[in-house]
Amino acid sequence: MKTVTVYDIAREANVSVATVSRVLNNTAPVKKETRERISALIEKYQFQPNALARSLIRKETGMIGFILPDITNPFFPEVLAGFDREARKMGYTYFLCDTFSTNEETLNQYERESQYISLLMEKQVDGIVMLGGRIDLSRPDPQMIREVEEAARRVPFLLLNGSLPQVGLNRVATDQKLGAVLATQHLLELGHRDIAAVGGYSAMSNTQQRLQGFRSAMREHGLQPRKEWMLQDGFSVEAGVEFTSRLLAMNPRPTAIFCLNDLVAIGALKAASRAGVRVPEELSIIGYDDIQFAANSIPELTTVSLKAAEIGRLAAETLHRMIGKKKVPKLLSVLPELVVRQSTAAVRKGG
Amino acid sequence: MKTVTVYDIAREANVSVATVSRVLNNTAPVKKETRERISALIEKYQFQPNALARSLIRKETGMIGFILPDITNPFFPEVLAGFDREARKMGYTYFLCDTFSTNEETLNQYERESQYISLLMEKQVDGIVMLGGRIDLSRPDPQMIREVEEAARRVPFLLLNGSLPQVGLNRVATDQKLGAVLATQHLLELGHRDIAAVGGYSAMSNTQQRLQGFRSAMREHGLQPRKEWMLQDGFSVEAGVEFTSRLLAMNPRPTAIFCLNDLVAIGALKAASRAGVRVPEELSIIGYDDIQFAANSIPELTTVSLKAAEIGRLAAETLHRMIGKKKVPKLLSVLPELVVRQSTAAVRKGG
DNA sequence: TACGATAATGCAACCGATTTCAAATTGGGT
DNA sequence: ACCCAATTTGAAATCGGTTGCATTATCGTA
Repeated sequence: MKTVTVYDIAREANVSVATVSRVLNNTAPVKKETRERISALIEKYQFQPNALARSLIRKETGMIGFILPDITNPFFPEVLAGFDREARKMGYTYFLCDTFSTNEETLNQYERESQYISLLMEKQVDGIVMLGGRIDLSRPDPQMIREVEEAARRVPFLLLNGSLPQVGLNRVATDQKLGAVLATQHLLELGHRDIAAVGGYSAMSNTQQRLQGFRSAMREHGLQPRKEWMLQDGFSVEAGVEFTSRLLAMNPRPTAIFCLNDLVAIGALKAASRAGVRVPEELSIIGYDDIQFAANSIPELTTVSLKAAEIGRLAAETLHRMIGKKKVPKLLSVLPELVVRQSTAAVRKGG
Repeated sequence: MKTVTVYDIAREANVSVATVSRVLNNTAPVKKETRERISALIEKYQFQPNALARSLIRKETGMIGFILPDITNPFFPEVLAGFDREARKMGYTYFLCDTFSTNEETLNQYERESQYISLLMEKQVDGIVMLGGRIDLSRPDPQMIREVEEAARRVPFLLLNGSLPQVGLNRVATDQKLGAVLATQHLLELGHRDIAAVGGYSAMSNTQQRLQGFRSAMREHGLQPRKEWMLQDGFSVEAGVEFTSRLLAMNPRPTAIFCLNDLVAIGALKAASRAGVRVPEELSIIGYDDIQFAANSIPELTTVSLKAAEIGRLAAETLHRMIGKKKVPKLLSVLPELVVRQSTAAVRKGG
């Protein structure tokens, strides 16, 4: 079960390995007769050139590293899928690097990021894309910063939906603020004035931007957000349940809730259902992200699409250009989109 | 910006590359003083050995190929996460190969599988794991079969939750029939007699096994499933809506529905909600798979957990053993588990 | 028939590591 | 001071391809 090499093919075809290589890559003319003889042998032995050897001398591997925080978070597979379709089309293969870390583990997420970046460099990837959105990307680990800097100096490095001001990285990101503006305006146009904003982590840049958008849209309508209706630090379904329960127990209570992501919105739906509050009749709920499930909740969730797949697609396209040493803008902005479904409705007059 | 190699280190340390390699891999004793001199240089230049060159001669890459049908299907990321945690622990990196294919594309899923397998072999992966569960894995493409056979001959190849009787592959799979028995028994114990079974694709082996489990559990209770309540060929939310709407329009209608996967069950929830039928008071609904969202639907979905993460974990562990040429059982069975939540309840007497 | 141009091919270096085998160094014991 | 064994080290082959340069074969034309 010896693996066959170019030498084996060359010997049996009575040519030099150089010629075999030429028909393999179509890199120089080869006499028709010779070419056919070699092709036949390649077919006969199902010969496949060893990508390691090839990459070693070519100094390009066609491999990319894709780093993300947690594949079971439903938003990320959408981005990944968009990336996958495009990257595949361009002939890249990618390593998936999930940096998810439980408390029991030795390494935290930053250390794992550093470790993966280092590993990817060793593997000689042609480029790296890192998907942000973790809790405290805003005050990251210095060791990780150094690793990113070093990597970015050596290979194309692209940051998705995150920011790392310490390093001048190329980025692709949705306009978070605009998304929040869209969501808030939708609620305002439905006549809501008493709007809560829940979810997110105050330390996260995306949360800050979304909140900024919320405030700015409110202000444009001459409204001042109420402090007690701004409940932060939580991005999970459970957090959504908790925040919303608290909100519903208040007096006065909001007529609409802007949830900073869909998971929180789903929690809100749940809490409303438990409290016997009908959505959207008595309470409008809007999410953010447009994860797949938003279309399947009951009622179906009105939300803001971050265009996850588009981010991924654009990432692949951009990284490819960077690898090809073409010029790309430092920041590519993707426009979010309002998706109106069933969980929002006009405010009841005299509620 | 020249990349530094063992030669550079060797020259500056006044030793041969052999010695550098020795301290790199700790593969032979090196005099303390020399070792320190070399280590210092490695540190100074942030030297990282080129994995391509190393793998080329070692004939092992630490790379694995992971093939799956569609990363946006919520079941798969769970499996992948389980695999990831374990594989990472053992020092493997993996290529993610998503074979999802739209009708507009040139290649169908089989062709893409073949293509990926071939690519992975070229990249010299140490092993391949393929996650089944596609529509017609039961009557696959001959070209794909050949490719799998060829690959399995050359590297460890593991099939997850699928079957390919044509090739004698090692497999890890949940006991699908048992899961269906568990679900059906749960319904029976709640007093239900009029049970429908909807969803799945008749041509898929997992559907056949689940249906088999359903029938067998019914028979054990002396019950005969009704043909008109067995609605197949659909695994999506939409299909679930459709099937359930039809069911609810029938007379008599079932008091409980066994959905062959969670997406269909969510569709069922939706249809019931639309029809004004309360779940679980008037209708019990049980799903299958236990995707993450099952815990977040309203009402929360009772379902059967396939132990997705466990399958993944076991896959990594098993593949590792295969790579190490250790003996592993041809089939590793994972036991499913009933997860009782809110969408099922005792049948109403005199309904 | 001879010549220069062009098409085909081969030789050998190279990519960046690991590893075998032999040589050089070191050290202990007498 | 000398010898043998144990410890360190280096030279060179190797993994499996690609590619620049030189050489040979082929062909149209003068």
